[in-house]
Amino acid sequence: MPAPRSCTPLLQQDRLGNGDCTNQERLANGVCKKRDRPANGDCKNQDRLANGDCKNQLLARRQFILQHRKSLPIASVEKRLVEEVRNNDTLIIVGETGSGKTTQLPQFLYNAGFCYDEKVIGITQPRRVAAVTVAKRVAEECNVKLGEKVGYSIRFDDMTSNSTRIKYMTDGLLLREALLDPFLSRYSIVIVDEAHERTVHTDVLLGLLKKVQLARSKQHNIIKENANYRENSRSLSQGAKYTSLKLIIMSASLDAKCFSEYFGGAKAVHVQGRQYPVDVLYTYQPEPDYLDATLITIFQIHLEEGSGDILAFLTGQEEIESVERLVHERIRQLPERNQNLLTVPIYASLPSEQQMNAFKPAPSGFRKVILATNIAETSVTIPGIKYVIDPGLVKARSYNPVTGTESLIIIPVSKAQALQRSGRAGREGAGKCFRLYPENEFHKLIDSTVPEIKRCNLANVVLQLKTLGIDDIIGFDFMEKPSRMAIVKSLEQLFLLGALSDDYKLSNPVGHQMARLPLDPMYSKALILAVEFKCLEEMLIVVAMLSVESIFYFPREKMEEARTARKSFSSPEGDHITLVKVYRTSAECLEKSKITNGKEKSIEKKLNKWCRENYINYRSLRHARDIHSQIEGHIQQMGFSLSSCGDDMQQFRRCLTASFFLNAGMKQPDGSYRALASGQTVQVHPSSVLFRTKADCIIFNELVRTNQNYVRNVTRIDPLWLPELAPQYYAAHS
DNA sequence: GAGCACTGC
Repeated sequence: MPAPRSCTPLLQQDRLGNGDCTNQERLANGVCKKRDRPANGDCKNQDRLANGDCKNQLLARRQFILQHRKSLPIASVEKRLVEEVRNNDTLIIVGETGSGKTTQLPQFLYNAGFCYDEKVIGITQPRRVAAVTVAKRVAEECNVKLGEKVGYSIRFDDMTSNSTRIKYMTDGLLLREALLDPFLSRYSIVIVDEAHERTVHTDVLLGLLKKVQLARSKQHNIIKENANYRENSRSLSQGAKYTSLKLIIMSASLDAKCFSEYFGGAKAVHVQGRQYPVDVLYTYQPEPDYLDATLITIFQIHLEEGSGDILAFLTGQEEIESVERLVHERIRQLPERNQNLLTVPIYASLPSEQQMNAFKPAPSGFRKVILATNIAETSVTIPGIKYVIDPGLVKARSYNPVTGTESLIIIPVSKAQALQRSGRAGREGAGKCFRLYPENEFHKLIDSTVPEIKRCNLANVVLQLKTLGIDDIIGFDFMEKPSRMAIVKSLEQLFLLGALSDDYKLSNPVGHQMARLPLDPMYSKALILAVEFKCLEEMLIVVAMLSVESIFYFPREKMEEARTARKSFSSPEGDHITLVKVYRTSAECLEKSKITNGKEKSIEKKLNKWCRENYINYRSLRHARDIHSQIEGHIQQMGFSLSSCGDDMQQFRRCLTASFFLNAGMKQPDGSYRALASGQTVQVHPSSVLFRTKADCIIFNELVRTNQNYVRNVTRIDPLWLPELAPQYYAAHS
């Protein structure tokens, strides 16, 4: 794949093949070197070793790390890269997989003196796990304790200190920091990594960084003009609060040009990667049934190709389960010597213990076929993959701003995604990728996935920008502008929630309070209202529980047991109060085990056991508890007192009505509901406790379109409460 | 009587 036109290739002469090499390219590129593996010199469990042995091991480990660092493709261009950063305020770095850019560049810049005046180099990642693992790795390479010179900061987990100079974090967290420090004054450099993924956070961050950079360089110039030029630059910058901000955008290859254009023609450089070649094969004809084609390909590989595990990309849990069944059926029909094939499913909602199965090596003599969603595209890297099967489809979220409906639809992948998938076969050696569509179809795919900002609800984005003093949202310099309709709808929603005043500026205090809370704006508003309704304790539990993936877990084979377990929590009033009951019962269970055994690990184990017994998703509940305690902290800082409505659940339901009035529904004669805001016909989702009870009037939290429109998290209310508690909306409508 | 890819504060 050629480097984009605006790219300066660094070291192209010895570039290895990348993830999408054809045979010819592979020959031209020569033989790949085997990757160095760091030795596992862990001393912790080796107390019995003499002290000297341990020291030797540590020394060996350090030696190994040093060698590994030197061998990375990026190592040989350190000087040039540092020079480019000195000479350019904004630099785009196109780095292929395995170049070492994420771990090495911050160290190069630190050593080159970019952390003057206690300034920090910030590196953002789209995912929490990446921020943590990379920070750990770099701390080890620097031979420092994590949290000192090198640290990370993600939600619920801050491993930084005053001495931290290289800070890895999620992009969303840096956005939150910007709300408190709009000039990002602690940072001398911000590196936005994996920018090609174009998450909402990345896109908003890029727009913001562009603005901050301009503002800081203006400030810097004013200070420079007023200062005495004979002084050295160090004392100059000491006097200045804002020195200029260096910006580095790191991306995978395809779209360097659009970043460069957005940043006024910023320079882009290319760093080679280290990937083994992957042969890409296509089908001759389009496949009418991609599941069947996947199945055939799995067995074709298993029976005809050499050893190595298979990774097949499917769109969801249901597909994975059905392909798994079919594979098992066909294995049984094979001669016994060929039955050495093992299936392993992996998708996000699978409990972590089961997810781990994908990482275990197959028993000797067996081949593993991993059936995965796009969790295996970027979020997890499974070792041992030699063959990739890519039907070329993905389940993607789409959002209709007019109706406020979210839906998940199966669409073709983008070229970038297809490359990412095939690259998974070339991590440890040469591999093969079977694309289950003809080659000409590949060329018809869009270059890169539509950025998330163009297909999601923007209420939160708008609220954050308003907080940063950016009032003209429609005129804001987005890298890719969301539709005008989407922006207008979110402005309207925020106005109705009282976050914006009549002139569409952030209102005081409600708008500012809402912006401080890391929640969906509607949930923030619910908390603020709960203060008046004196049910803050209950509402805090509800918003924490609503903010996570589904709390209840329904395994197909134990449907009945799961249903009985849930019945013990369910409230006739609806799902919200049911969630409160679950939370409170789990908290009681925790309290009890705290009294009997104070050790944190055994308390967590107890909670885990309680969750299994009650068919509750432990991960989700854990997450909800984290959110609960974080928001509780914010609420206390804001001076709200934690009131409870006790047994007066009517008060609580009135508060739900006042908060979620935009999501109200009226029963129709046929038992379906009419969503009042959009006029759509919706059904209560079968997972709701109100599925059978047909209340006259309901409020809900989610409207999802699958086969039909479903509303989830539903509570029964009195229709008269709507005009009473939300006159700004229902007085005009009734 | 349904089913929901993946992230993030």
